[in-house]
Amino acid sequence: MAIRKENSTNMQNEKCITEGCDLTYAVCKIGGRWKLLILCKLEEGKLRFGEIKKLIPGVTERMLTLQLRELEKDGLVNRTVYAEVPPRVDYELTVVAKELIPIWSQLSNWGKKHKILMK
Amino acid sequence: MAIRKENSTNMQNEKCITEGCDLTYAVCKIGGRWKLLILCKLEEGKLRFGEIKKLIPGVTERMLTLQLRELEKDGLVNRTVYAEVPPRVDYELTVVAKELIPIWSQLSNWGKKHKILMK
DNA sequence: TATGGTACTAACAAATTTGTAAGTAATGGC
DNA sequence: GCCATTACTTACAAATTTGTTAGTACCATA
Repeated sequence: MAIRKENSTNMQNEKCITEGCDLTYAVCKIGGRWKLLILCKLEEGKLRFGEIKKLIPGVTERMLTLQLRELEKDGLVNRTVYAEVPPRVDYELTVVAKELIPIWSQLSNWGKKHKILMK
Repeated sequence: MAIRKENSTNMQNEKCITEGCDLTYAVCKIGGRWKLLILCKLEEGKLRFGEIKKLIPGVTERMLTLQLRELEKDGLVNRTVYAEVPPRVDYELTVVAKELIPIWSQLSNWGKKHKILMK
């Protein structure tokens, strides 16, 4: 999010773990506070920045920007900028991200079940 | 991990998101740095604290303890203490955690694929 | 009596993530 | 010229997670 220190133990550990464990790697990619929420909203199709914002009560513009940037960097979201004023930008899921959908729906079911169980 | 402030915006946001989104909820449960690694090791069966430690190069005892405690609290791991000296404690996956296995194996495949794609 | 083995805990420090508040750029319409 | 609109950025602060180091308890064995 902010810049990370290349050689902190923290960073080294993360690198090392995600190199060795594809599962941890995968979860890291979707692990930001607002990321899954964003991805879910995009499941139905393209959305503009402002639309996503409205769909997710509680995100600040800063957080939304940060999370979108990471999703983009990680190839989960495509960002399209239109040369217009006022600016228009939209976001959509990439192919790889779409491959996640069936998995995340199972995970979501597991979550629902677990949530009930834990009450 | 450490105690969280009940009324920070951060905490409130997390609560609010995980209440509304089962997927985010699920990912939160397995989102600690070492959690998935631990769960994977336990896939084969019970392990003692020290065994897990040996299987995961890089974890400190503190981190291992913390993560195991959370997994226990969240009902993903069962902890058994034997009244022996020196102490003996073992950990195993709960039923709910086992239900995650097929999902995480898919997620792991996705991770592997994504990792290659991103190079 | 001293030592070793096991599974921790405590106090602290560093790194990272998240949130707050305010500002920016460009242009069409008034 | 002035304002509204949109998608951001910047500087800062707070919260949270992760890591470091040094200890603890217990008893069997040497």
